[in-house]
Amino acid sequence: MRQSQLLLPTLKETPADADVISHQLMLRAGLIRQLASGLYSWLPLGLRVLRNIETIIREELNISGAQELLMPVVQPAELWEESGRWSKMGDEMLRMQDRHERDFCLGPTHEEVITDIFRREVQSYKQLPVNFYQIQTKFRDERRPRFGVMRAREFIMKDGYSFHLDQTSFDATYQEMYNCYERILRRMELDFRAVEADTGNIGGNNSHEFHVLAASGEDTIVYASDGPYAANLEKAVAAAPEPSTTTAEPLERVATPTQKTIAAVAELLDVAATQCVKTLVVKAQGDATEAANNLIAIILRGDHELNEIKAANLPGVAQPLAFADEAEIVAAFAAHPGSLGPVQCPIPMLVDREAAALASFVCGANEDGMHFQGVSWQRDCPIVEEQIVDARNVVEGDPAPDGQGELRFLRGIEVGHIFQLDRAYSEPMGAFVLDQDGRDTAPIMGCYGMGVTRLVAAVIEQNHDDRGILWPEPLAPFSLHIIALNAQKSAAVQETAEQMYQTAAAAGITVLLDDRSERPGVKFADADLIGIPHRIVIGDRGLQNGVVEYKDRRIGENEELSPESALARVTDTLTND
RNA sequence: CGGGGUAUAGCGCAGUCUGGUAGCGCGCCUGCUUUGGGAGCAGGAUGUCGGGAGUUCAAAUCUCUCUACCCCGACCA
Repeated sequence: MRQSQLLLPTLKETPADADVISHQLMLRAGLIRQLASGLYSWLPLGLRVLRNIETIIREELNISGAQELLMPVVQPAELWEESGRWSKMGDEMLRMQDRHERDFCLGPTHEEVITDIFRREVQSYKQLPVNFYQIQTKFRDERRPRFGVMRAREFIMKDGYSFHLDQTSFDATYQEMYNCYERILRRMELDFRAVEADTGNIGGNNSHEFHVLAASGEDTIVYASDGPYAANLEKAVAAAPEPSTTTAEPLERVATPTQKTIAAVAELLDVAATQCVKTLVVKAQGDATEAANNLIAIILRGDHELNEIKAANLPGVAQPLAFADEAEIVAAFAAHPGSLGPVQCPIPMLVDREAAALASFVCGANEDGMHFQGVSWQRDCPIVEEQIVDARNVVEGDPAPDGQGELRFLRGIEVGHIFQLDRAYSEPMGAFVLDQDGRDTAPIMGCYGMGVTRLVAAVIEQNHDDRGILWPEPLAPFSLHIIALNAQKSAAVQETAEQMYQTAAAAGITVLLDDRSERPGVKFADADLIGIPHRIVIGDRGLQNGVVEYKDRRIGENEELSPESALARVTDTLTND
């Protein structure tokens, strides 16, 4: 490709709208342009990267035995009503009507459609297992799109779905997909972690997320310093605490007239936050009209924070999690938030195990402006085993659940998620096959997602310097950038550049020839920005000595070589990968 | 959806408080010079000042309203 012919609008200045580095560089390097909030056009250079990623994904999935198909973006409401999700999905699903006033949506995902295909076309257990995938545009009407293509409303995703007669078969495919995802991300030269993840409201035991490590990542991932344990913060657990060995102090009622936060109370009483407990009030499942009965108190140690995913899964707690409002709290406690506690608690209580392990602690007295000190669970507010739960976010330094080291945190960009769907779609949608005994049976399903457009941003987050992008070779829009300096003034430069361009292209190297009549500085700056891994600079000065310059974008050192050996250098590097 | 912010040329911004002929830098076009890290000189083009309504002799500027976009919180690849 000749650069003079390529739509490659690079920007010298950083667009004001872009905050994260990948977004800035994607705009500046002319990869994407925004059409509206969360909607992006892919310009030629960006599309080439996208296609490279898709190719890697396809190759690895095909090796793993998955087969590609393609489903429509627009989907009929009827299918979603069968699975029950037409009403459940909420505003994230963009709905519309056709000219006959029939309801449709833009597909945010494709479980319904694939299950429909399956039930029509697969009848026998002998045809199982099967594993389908597509690479296709999804639309999710995000509350708040952000970070460029990292969280867009329209995006390209690889979504895959497998069908199995039994758990053993599912487990094998799940492991195969896990391995496949690792191969894909490794080929992209990404630094990533696979972590245990929350399964959402679908259930099932198996769920892993694949995170590309980056400071700008939206997720906190937790890993053990000396063992294999790794999980999303939503899911991460620490080892259970040892019961405290200190003895209870006498119960004491203290005035805390203005102290409403843990920090303030701890300071007043000169105790650590770890010696306090806090009481959060959430709504319980069931009838909202029974005002006195529809709340649950969750007790945490003062320095811990509630894990809302864990909390929502606690017995009796409303899903999704909802905090009680102040009026409800006052009605139940006759006290305001800031003075609540487990002693004489008027509503059912769940206690985080770290809080439950305290022998003596500070808590609100359920009376405005008053706290208790020296509280003992056993003596002052007895709880039973069933009330002790895990409801908190782990913190750095907690012991790993398997005892192998302590927990540490990293930031990650979720680029993949694999999980078990069980029979959540096959059963309600009547996707049965006949088993060995001639009976209808609903297959177990697996679901495997990978964010293709998001991967482009994730790759840039991990591969850039202050001048621009540093594409990993397998993803680079071109492998080789030939820069002809002042070619308009030198027939020798022009000829050599043209010749090397033809030779490289004939050798199967994707090559971009900067044949623009720009000044050298402009060409170098653009070249650094778009980050093509191998660069050959052809200038009159060098040619007089029979040399051109080879430069690896990452290493940055110039090497003077003959045109032939410069090309050989590139070819060698590319074929050795 | 709640909270905050922004909207002026392709991009980055000033001008708005205190109403009075719409500006700067980069980019773009022409010419000359220059040519190894985002050139210099000269000339030039480009604006419904986000939309609508209002106040006023006069509105980018004041008022009301709508819209779009961005940032911070709860969901997800």
